[in-house]
Amino acid sequence: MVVEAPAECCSLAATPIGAADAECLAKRLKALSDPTRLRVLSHVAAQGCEAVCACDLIEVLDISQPTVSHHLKKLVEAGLLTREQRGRWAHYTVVREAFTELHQFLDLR
Amino acid sequence: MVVEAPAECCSLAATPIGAADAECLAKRLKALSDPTRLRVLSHVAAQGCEAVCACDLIEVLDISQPTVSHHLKKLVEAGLLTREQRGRWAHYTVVREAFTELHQFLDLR
DNA sequence: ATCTTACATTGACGACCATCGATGTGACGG
DNA sequence: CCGTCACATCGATGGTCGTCAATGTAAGAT
Repeated sequence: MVVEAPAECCSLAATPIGAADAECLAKRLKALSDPTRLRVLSHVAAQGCEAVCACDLIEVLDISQPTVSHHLKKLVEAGLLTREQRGRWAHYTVVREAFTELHQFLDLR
Repeated sequence: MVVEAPAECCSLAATPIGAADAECLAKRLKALSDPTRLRVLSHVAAQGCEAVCACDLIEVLDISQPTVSHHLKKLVEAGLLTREQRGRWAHYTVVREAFTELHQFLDLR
């Protein structure tokens, strides 16, 4: 599942958004609306340009491995993270453009 | 239900956020993660400083009145809108500070 | 006082979601 | 080839959510 960008990189303050754009933005925001996912994302983002492997997250967040895997998948599907396989490890990096779009949308004028 | 501000107005890119801040931010973002609610919010925001009454939203969005009322309540509870009663009408306005906080949080450096 | 209008609340229903244990998979080491 | 490690997937469970019809409520109009 891939989330396409809204028709125009709209702002909340501009003319009311259409149903299609709302649907697409809601998917991105839904991926952000879980506390565990925010913490996962925060750990990856705090690493800057360095990719983070999943095993680190299991230790730090103290939740089960399937749950971490589940959340990482959701974040990748929402286009907020990218996944890169290196041997047996999976490394994750933040997609900056996705946040730029959200950032613009949340900007009231 | 009121959403308190996170301990420090943190950014995703700073040091990993704690569980409490994540919980609080997730509540705000959850209120934004529904397409109907985004459209409601967008209609109010597009009105600028003018307050918007609920009856307008029912017409424009073509959803039932209880559903509009439900979403408006969620948005107020999340601190994203304020409600003001004027006679029989309820008027809603955007809380700009709430969006400023989210805006800062989504800013990667 | 009665009726209407604008909106909130309730209750119910179906859909979705976060979590975890169990299990599968593919890469690497010996 | 076999065991281990890192991770994905599956299935089940308990909880949450969006939606609407029905009903309640409070303010203004007649």
